[in-house]
Amino acid sequence: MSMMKIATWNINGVKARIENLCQWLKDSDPDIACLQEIKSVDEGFPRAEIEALGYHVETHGQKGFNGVALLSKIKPDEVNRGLPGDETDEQARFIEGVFSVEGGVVRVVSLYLPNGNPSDDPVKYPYKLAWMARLEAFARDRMALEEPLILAGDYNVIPEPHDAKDPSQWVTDALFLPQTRAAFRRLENLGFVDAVRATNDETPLFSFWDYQAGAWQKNNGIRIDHLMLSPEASDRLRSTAIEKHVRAWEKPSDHVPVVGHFAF
DNA sequence: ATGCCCCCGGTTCGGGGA
Repeated sequence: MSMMKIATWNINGVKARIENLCQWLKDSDPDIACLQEIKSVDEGFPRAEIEALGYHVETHGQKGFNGVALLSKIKPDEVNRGLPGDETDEQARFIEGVFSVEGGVVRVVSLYLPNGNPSDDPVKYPYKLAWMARLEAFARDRMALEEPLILAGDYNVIPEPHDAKDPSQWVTDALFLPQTRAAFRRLENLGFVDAVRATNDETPLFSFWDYQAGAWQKNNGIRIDHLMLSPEASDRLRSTAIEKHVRAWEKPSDHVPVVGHFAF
């Protein structure tokens, strides 16, 4: 039995954030780190700096925006890029790695769920809901494997009113609309557990503070970065943490790492 | 009601995002 630390962090531009990322890898020492919004093509990803810290790097990038990555101390046996269900979807928002651990495997997904705003946009909000339906279908398929599976990422979903400083600010927002929260609950109803809420009664808890209007200074945050666990993964969960100290660093991302400790 | 602020690509601003 060994402990594994698995983290998710929306880095908001890996090239702009490489110093913060390397410092965090050294300090926090995750076994697997799921990154979102790398905003880089695969060839432009600063892999050498990260490999020098002992990490294997797998990316699924695109030009300018979106993009996800998996950094891991052990090399994955298998990597899958792109969320199934729409061959025409060009947006790089999903990468899955399969890792060998004691007694079997763990599957880890780094996902960047569409924001969906403005919520009355004829394209953006329907795309978000369609993406969530595809994620649900993927999760249902994977659930049949009865393996430890961690769906980690920036969900752009505020699950409950107590996951926002001021929920009244969010009632017409794509992150908090009833349809968005219902789609998130459908994922939970498949048997996936919100790791942070399973291990922590504290309210509110935030993982994102907007750059604008002094949101960090006012602690006007929301909790939108989640580790969703299959039953086999939640059996292994021991604790979680939100590493909010990195939000106070120079040139921060607007999100902070959310981590889980697992006994494998 | 709107913008606040940020990153990228490429160039001193527009596109895109949140």
